[in-house]
Amino acid sequence: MIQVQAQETDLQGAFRALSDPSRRQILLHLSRREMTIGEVAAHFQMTRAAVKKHLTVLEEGRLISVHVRGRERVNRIEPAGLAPVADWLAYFDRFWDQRLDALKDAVETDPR
Amino acid sequence: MIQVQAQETDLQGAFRALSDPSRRQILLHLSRREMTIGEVAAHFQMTRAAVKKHLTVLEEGRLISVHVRGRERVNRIEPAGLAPVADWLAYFDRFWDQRLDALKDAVETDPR
DNA sequence: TTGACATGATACCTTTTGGTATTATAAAAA
DNA sequence: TTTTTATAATACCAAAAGGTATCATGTCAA
Repeated sequence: MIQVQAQETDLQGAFRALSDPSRRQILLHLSRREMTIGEVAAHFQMTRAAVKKHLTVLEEGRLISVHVRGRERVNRIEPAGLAPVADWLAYFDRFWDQRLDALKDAVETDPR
Repeated sequence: MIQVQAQETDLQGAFRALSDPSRRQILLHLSRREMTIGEVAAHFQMTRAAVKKHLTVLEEGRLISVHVRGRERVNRIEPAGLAPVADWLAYFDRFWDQRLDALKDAVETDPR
């Protein structure tokens, strides 16, 4: 039960983090290389403070990890954090398939 | 360019719709069978009006379609609407793999 | 040590969001 | 036709979200 709740939390945190375009953009940047807050902010027009807030949300969603290096904070993507989201989506694959199967059946048994 | 924008719109609409737990729950209900607003609302404590707002957001994200049947409105899941989200996630699969490959290499070339 | 610099922390503002309550419509049923 | 009933539409509210500005802090470098 505790695990279930933790999973739901991860799921919500991840979905929440992904719901903002700027945060998805940040993830794409970080997929190229890990970056400090300043480096990430250089790609946007908003202030460093705003970028930092987005990074916090991404960290809460476990989509990135933050590593202190001297006075810098290096942000690194954590692809594993996307797993709960991918898993949730996977549930609906069967409806995809189901619909495709129904279509296939309809074609094969078409009485024309 | 128009297509790109349309895709981005779809992506944002879908991610937006999925960011709320109630809306994800609604999708799960609708994956069992199509339902009217009232039927969906019966599964929740919030008012019909609130459920209807959620359904509107889901429709805007193209995750459901709505079909008028007399004075009822039947809500049907549209699994295809999840495709943009799945595609977006798929981009990160390579980083997943990359990291696994790096781990594999590290193990295989371990000088111990 | 001192100054520059990367970041943290707060406070504040505006817009969006998730929700309720209320009233209006339109279709189905009595 | 009258009355339910399923939904639409609107107004409203509190909280959250996304953003800025400002000031504090800790670290690097001269």
